[in-house]
Amino acid sequence: MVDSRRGAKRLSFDCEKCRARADGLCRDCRPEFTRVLALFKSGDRVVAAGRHLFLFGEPSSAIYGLHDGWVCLYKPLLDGRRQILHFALPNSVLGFPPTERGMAYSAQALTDVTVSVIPRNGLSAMFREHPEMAMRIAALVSLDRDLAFDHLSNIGRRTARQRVAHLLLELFVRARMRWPGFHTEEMLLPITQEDIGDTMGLTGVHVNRVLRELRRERIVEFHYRRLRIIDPDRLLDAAGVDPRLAFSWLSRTPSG
Amino acid sequence: MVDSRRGAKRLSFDCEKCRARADGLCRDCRPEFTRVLALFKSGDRVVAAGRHLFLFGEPSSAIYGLHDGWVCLYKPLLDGRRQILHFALPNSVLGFPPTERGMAYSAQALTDVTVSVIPRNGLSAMFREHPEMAMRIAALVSLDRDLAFDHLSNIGRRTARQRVAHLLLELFVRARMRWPGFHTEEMLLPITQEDIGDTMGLTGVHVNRVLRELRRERIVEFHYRRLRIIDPDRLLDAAGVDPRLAFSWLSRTPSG
DNA sequence: CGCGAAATTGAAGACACTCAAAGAGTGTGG
DNA sequence: CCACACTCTTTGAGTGTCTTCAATTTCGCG
Repeated sequence: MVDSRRGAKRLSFDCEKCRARADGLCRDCRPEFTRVLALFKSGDRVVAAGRHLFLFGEPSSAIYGLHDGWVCLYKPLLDGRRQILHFALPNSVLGFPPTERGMAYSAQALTDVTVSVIPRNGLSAMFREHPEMAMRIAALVSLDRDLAFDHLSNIGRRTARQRVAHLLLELFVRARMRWPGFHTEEMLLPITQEDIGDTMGLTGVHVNRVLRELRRERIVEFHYRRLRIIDPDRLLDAAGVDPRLAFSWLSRTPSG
Repeated sequence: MVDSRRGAKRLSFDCEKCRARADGLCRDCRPEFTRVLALFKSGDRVVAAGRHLFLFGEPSSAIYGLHDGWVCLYKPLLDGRRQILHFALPNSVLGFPPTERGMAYSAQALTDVTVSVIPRNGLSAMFREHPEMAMRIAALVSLDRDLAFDHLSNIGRRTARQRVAHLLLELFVRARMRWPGFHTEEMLLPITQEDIGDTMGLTGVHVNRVLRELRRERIVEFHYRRLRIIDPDRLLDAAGVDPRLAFSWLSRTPSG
């Protein structure tokens, strides 16, 4: 929870240059959504890796459109530990709804990050002039909820091995689907093994032991933020993915 | 997961007669929201305790406005176990968004239940004619997400004792806040000890042992669906509630 | 009153945690 | 450019919480 994550600073994303956006493959990069959001923003903000967008318990009067970089949401506990709730990737909306009464979680930049800030009055103006934006946001929030539901069943009902495998798979798939052109089985994740533990309800030490096994079995490697998928099929197997409905949180049907 | 929950059938809620609604204390009972929802429903449906509103993996083409009764959302696992994701109380919206690709969870009635069914086309008509409804639904979904976040940090980072205490507290508070007139410390919850385990990532056996301790310490009792809060202060303590922001999922600020 | 579901208890074992120390890798400052 | 400082990772030993398995009792409902 220290505000210094130097090892991750280099990781960066540029949605404007995103190939997927150019050829319309990336369904997240909705030109109109981004465009309308831009109409009502008060400005952009650059947040350095390790710094916070907003803090647990503090009132918030704006939402943030994440353009570039990774952000993690977490709840701090009284004893100093924390529970990571969500890893946010570019083109997501953070901090909805804003609340005077104090946010229920913190948002920390994992890499250098750029966000559009849409203050509360901008938000109500946007909903008034572009009612369809509310449904878009409802769909986005709903995806976050589905992902949280997925994490719930992982943490609640799976072994450490399955949890770790599942998280690596999730982050790999979510990050990769934004650049459909790239098909490397290796990538950088701006998180530590401790972070994996904080996400999956494990200690960093035990995450390390699990990773040692997965590496020994030549399934997947995660070492100093470098993720390498060696055997995708067996990783799916190790993750205990339900074939009936794998990665349901991927679907992007705005519904209605 | 058996479709027979006879012990719970008697539990019933009638929002129309709800005192809180009458004097405006219950912020959930929004007359206009309910009224507009009714305009676009295809009809009402009564679901017996134990039956399902919709099933994991099956496509869904409607959302449900829960008027009366308790519903639980859960993910079934491959080995037959399950993870309960959410307990829905009257005046919540279930099944948003509907999806062709198969729902990511099941919805089972814990008591006899009445719902309004709003089919997909009714939903789009509603959003077109009443744009503010999208924001309402966004706010509702957002509350569900916050509650899921709360459960995540409970399951991930707390002891069995804290989890059980926290869940009993949550259900007590959520159910009670709908009838502000009643102040009994005793109530019926339409769930079993096994269900508590399925919610908090524990076995029913261990939930029972934890409840034995809490009963011995005269903090709280839960026996055959009867919940009795003996010592609220020490229950808060046992739950390890963060005084900085207890029950953040209670807030009903629609934002925007 | 009897059947089935839910709750209760015991004993044994497994998985993940704690504590502690050493090693590896990265970025910074000299 | 190199060495230092710090974070992150790795490993071991011992412990404890929670699970598994199985049997028994209590309770609700017909």
